[in-house]
Amino acid sequence: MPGSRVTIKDLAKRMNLSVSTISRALHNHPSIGEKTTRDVWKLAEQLGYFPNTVASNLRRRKTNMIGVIVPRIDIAFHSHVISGVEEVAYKMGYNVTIYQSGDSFEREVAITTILQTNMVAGIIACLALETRDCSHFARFNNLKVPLVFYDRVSNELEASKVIIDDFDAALRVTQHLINIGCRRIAHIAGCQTTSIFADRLEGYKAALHRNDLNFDPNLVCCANDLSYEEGSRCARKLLKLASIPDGIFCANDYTAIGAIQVIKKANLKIPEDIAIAGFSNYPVSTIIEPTLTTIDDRAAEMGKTAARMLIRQIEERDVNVASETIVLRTDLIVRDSTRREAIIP
Amino acid sequence: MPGSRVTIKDLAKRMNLSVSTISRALHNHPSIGEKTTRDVWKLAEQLGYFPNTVASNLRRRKTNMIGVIVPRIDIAFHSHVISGVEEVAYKMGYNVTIYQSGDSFEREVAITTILQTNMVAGIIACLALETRDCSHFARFNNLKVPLVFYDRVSNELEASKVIIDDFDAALRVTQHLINIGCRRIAHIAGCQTTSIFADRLEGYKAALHRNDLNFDPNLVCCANDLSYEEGSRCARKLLKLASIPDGIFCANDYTAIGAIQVIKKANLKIPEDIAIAGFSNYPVSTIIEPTLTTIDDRAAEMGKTAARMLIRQIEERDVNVASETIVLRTDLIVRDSTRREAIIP
DNA sequence: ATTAAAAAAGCAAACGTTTGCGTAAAATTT
DNA sequence: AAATTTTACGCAAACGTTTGCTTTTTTAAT
Repeated sequence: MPGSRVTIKDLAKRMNLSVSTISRALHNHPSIGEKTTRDVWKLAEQLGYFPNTVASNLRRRKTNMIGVIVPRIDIAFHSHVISGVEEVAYKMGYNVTIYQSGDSFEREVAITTILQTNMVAGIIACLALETRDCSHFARFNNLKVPLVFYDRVSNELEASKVIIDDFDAALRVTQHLINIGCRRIAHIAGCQTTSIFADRLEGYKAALHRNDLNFDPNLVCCANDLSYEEGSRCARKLLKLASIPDGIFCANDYTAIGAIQVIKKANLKIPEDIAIAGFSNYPVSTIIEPTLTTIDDRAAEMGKTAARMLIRQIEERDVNVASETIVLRTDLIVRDSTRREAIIP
Repeated sequence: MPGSRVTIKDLAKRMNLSVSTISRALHNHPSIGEKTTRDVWKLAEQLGYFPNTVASNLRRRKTNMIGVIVPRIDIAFHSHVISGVEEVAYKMGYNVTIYQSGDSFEREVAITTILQTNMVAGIIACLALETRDCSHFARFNNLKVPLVFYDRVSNELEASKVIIDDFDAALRVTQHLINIGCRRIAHIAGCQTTSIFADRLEGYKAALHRNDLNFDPNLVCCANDLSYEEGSRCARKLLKLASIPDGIFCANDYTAIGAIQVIKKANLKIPEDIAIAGFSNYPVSTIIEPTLTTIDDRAAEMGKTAARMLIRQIEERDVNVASETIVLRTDLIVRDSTRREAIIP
């Protein structure tokens, strides 16, 4: 911090006042005379005084820094979450510092250490895919620094969470496929050790069951990294089945797009032969042809909610609420990839 | 910063050593005995000591914080830049704090103030679209905090920059359109008060001139916000001309995609009737049909380069170099939207 | 055995704020 | 006019490190 040239002491000297008076004046403390306060502000302005937040943080024993841990920043979902976090943090006078775990457990642990030494006021995190054990987050419980997880959360840890109801969303999207007449519905699933993807599979199963449709394990294909390529691979596999599906629910939009491209190349019509639905409402879902039916995961909203929860906990006088879970409403967005003449509207 | 329970003082008391010895031991200072150093580390480990970075920052009068100002985080280009910045910053022991200007001048100014009070070690910024006057950045020159701009840079300010050669890239992409046989090439341009977009227009003009093609102002359409919608609007306008273009160079991929959709709806073939090229190599450019020829703007590389430059300047012993400009190589990526039987390869 | 040099550790003052407590002066009440 | 309250400000100790300088102890050289 090269800078902070003029300090509170300089102001004090110039005005023949004590540093405490200056400090209080700059905070508009009532015990300082109105005229004095005005004069202090004026001089501060003149001399180009800027408070030293670092010193203030040290003395107050708290920072205004919110630490955010994301798997990767350049994934659309996370960048939208961060954007939401930053927006409300800024308005509430907090700063945001960001770390990428790269889905590595080791790095996630290292980051928590950095956050601790940096004395962040609170933490917002999405667990790395590799993470099984969350004990490195436990320290923040003792340290009384609030923690809120989003999207990929830990169940073994007492902490606040903001998530979407993946089960319900998957159920609704599958039900939608059924409503438009699909009877052999496949699922391109995500990594099943991650709860959100397991929930999506369960929601899919529940919808089938509710409609007296068989669950056929051959129709579920696991896409490890949820990429276009994995989507294509799974689609190719599904098309090789003796009896191919007439609808596919994909665990995210990328795999859905991979599937769409394979299906189109196979000269099958979407949605007539096979209807496709994705998950997340990535920008490309409006670009792909046909445009993609999907679930809006409301990423920015998730970020805002997480930030609001966290800040409330940081500033909480009333320490009653230990943790809180918010489930965000999701929206099914119907587009051309499932727009058939509906059997049931 | 609720936390930092055990301090250096506690260690000192326990070991009957002075705090200075502890501090030095923890930094492996040579003037502390090997055994002592080992013991101090061991005890620190045992008691769960964590350094208080805030206190350290105050005393050392510098932080390890890099402030990043972006227009918006949820724009793919910027999230990739940030990702690059974070990656090298993390490796070099720096933290990254992020602010969104929302392309608002007022907010950009407010953010610079926050960065100053937070004593950041250096700043990486992409100017807000609204910004004309950069004097709010000038203070960092006096304060000796290094500043590097990326993408949208200021020419009126002595500061380091990392940019791509927009003129050259535009020239090459236009030349490519000419090479495949286009003779009436339109340009969907960005806001001309921003230098990168002005440069792209100039590059386009230069390519025409170099090939003895007329520059026709009617073939240039300005898309204010570079959105799909603006791209569509411009395309519609171009298709209403008495003699429509046979190629369009768009100032970014979004407008290109908007244009593609309008052109396809008009039952014109891409690239046969009209060839299209975009700019930035957004992920969707591989998804859209036809896949889009574009310029790879190497966003992550830009972030990494900016971070490396900044950190070098922060740690610079040799203060000779006041500012530096790095121009990144760009790549023309040819895809189906310009894949004709080439006249000139 | 004395002196010189090197090694190991301590003292105390910073860094720039914030804040509990104390006190003088001014205003108010008896 | 004395006693009391209120108002406005000062003192000084924190917050947890780092660091220039000094002091003590050990080792090496004479």
